[in-house]
Amino acid sequence: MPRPATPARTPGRPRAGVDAAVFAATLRTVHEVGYAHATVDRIAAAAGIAKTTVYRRWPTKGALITACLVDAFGPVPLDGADREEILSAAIRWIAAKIGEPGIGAAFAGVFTDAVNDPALRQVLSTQLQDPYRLALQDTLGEPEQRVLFLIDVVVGTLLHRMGMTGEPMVDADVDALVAMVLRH
Amino acid sequence: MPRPATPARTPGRPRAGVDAAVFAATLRTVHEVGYAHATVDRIAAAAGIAKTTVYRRWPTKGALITACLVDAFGPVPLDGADREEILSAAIRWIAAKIGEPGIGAAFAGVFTDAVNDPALRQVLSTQLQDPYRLALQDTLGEPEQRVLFLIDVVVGTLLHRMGMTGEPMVDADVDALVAMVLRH
DNA sequence: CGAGTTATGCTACTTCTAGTATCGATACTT
DNA sequence: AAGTATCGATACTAGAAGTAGCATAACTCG
Repeated sequence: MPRPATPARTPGRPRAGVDAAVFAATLRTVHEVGYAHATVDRIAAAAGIAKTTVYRRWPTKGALITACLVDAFGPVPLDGADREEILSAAIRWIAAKIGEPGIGAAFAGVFTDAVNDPALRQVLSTQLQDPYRLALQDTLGEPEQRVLFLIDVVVGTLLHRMGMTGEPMVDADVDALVAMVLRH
Repeated sequence: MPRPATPARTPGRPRAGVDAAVFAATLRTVHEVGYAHATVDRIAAAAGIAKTTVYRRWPTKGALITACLVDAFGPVPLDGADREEILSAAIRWIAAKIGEPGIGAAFAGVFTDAVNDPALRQVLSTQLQDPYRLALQDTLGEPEQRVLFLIDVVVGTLLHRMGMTGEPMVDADVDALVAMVLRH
């Protein structure tokens, strides 16, 4: 007799399925009060759970934000006939994502936190950047160093605009960014 | 009888000339312990003055860091025969500055703080970015929007590299950045 | 149904940091 | 000598990250 698809549950109270609710609450809170005031207390309250429950799942605030971003971004679409189409679509995709409410601010915030926190930097690099880097290396057939440079240019530019103006980059400038990167 | 070159001093104890010492202590502290642990207490101690004296001169930590960066960067060199030479020199100059000990980390740190602090964002934009933007507009004869885009690309890329790796961008990649921007 | 196990909510706590308040001492001008 | 503005030092408030402890809820297994 075949075992059921779901493996035998371990004993004890099961985890509440609140990850999605916490991620949504995180982005909503960051969008409403800004990264600096989006405290774990506030995020937990917005998600309707206790702060301690948040810390039982994510060890630090930075890890929570990173996980939220990984969830929010999802896989990069790598469609297109040639390098131009693929890169153009990928750049417009990340620009649109960073423009979504809360995402850009959360990204910039956790990025800033990471600058002086090697542990968080590693989390961010491993969990958020590496999957996209590897997918791009595979699809474009280009070496790691070159892909890392591309990511620096695209993401750095978009985040700098968010940081200096508080607003996502307008379409016309995203077009210019695409053109600049493609002609490289 | 002509008045002396120095205008009549106001009564009261004159301010101690410690700005330079505070700036040096700021960069040194950020370099040694990182932006996150470079507290105002620590910076003041490193400069040999009281924390309260720091707050009498700069209203917030962000303002202190910004003033320190303005002092550290100084005016952008805009030498060169044509647009290529001017831009190339300017990009290499800012890349070298961001690579100096403490400067890149301080820049990234205050930049990150600014993302969700509109007041600091204004200070950063007005005191740090605008002088360079205006000088570039004058020298290059290009509109504000285009120069802002250039700054986003160059500074954003350099800071993203600092933030993700903790290290300044290597020369080979700075060369690639110059080439990419110039061909635009 | 009862025992064992694990997750949750809640409250309280520690630690750290930005920024403020106060006050006596100091350095200058008139 | 009187007046004024700054400095150093101490103490303080407020806010946020992260932790500890405990009662309670939800589930599995016998």
